[in-house]
Amino acid sequence: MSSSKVLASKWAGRENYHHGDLRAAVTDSAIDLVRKNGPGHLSLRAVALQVGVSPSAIYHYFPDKESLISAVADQLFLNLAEMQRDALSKIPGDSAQAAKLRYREIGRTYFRWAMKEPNLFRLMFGGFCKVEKTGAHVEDETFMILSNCLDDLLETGVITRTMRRYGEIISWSAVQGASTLIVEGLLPEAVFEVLLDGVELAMTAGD
Amino acid sequence: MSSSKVLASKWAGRENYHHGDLRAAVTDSAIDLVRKNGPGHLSLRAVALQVGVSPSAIYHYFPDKESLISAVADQLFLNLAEMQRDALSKIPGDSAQAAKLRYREIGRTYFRWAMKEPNLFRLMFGGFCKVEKTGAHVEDETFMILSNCLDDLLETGVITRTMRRYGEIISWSAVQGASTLIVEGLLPEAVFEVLLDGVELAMTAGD
DNA sequence: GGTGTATCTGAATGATGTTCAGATTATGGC
DNA sequence: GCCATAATCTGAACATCATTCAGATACACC
Repeated sequence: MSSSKVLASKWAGRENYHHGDLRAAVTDSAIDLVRKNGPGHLSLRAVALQVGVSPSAIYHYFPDKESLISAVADQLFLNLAEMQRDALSKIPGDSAQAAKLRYREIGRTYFRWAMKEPNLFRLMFGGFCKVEKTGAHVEDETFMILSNCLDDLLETGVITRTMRRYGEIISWSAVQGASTLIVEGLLPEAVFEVLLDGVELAMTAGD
Repeated sequence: MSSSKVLASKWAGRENYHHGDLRAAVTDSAIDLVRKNGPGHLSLRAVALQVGVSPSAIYHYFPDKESLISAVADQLFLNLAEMQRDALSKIPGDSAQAAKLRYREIGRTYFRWAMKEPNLFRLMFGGFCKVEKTGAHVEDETFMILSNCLDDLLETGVITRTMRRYGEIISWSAVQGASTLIVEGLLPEAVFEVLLDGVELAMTAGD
């Protein structure tokens, strides 16, 4: 009867009572809203409104807000790794020079991601979701990309075996720290390239 | 009359209508609650309850919640710098060895602060307050402590003039990044001492 | 001792996360 | 094709939150 049409008008353009892929739509909308308003101002009601669904519908896919944020964080870690893979694919070759360029580009991609989307960066590393929940360890891919690049640097003789041992820790920590400090306004943006110079110099001069 | 006594009972143990030093009491209570519940779960009502005051009283000292969080962040930066100064005062001397020990202790104090109070650490660097608001640049003291220590390392010949140029950036970034990654569970705690070894090795071997 | 001002209260508003009973639609067996 | 069952979604409700504002209270000064 006409009741279905009347109700349909309340569903914000959705014609079926069932949504189709609500889970994905919710995480996408959450990413969009966090990007705009920051992780602390994410509202389930705003997500529901943007998706065209009742707020309580979200609870069929996420037990609470924190679980949604966890799902968002997982998605973002995958996005970051994908961006790094894309950047690396443009710098092929087995030479020492290529390996060095790749090493810098990994850090730069990380930093550019943080600068372009500060609120998403904050969500990933601001303690908004417990890492324990994620059994998949979706952040390991970023670590592996770095690891492989460091192997290349060792094989091409750019770094020593001794320095290789500290490679992931120094590189990830330095890039993560500089990104945070710059994004939060405690260091100027130009500092990042200086950091890359310094880390490369320090790593290659190592013992 | 008795009305004052009746009302006094609502003031949670406070005998005067005026509080005395409400501003400080509010920031102290806020620090306590953030430490327990995280920066995202700070509630002005809980602060007011703990201080024994009406929620709206807080607005006489802070225009909104974010301003209170800014004041808390300032306080925490001062605390951190004080802790670093205390730690350094226990390692006097002009020798290269003493300077190296001081350098490591600055990083360790930073890291220990983060590990002991993860929620306060998150508040300081999680983008909960705009740095612009703080004209005083209260985080500069931490920077200066590091700077002075690096000067000592240069004067005692532990690092070269070239490496000195990257000192603050590499050190602060690496320690900040490692602290974040470890606090958020992305790297194991034992990694931090390895980082210190690596950074010292890289910096001292530099060119 | 009375006046003015700084400080604080109490009530109200609108938005929030979360729960739950029930309405609606899809699915699978006959 | 039809019915039962499960999956999905709604609507209303509750407690809590930040924030505002008119008014009550206490202090300081004259």
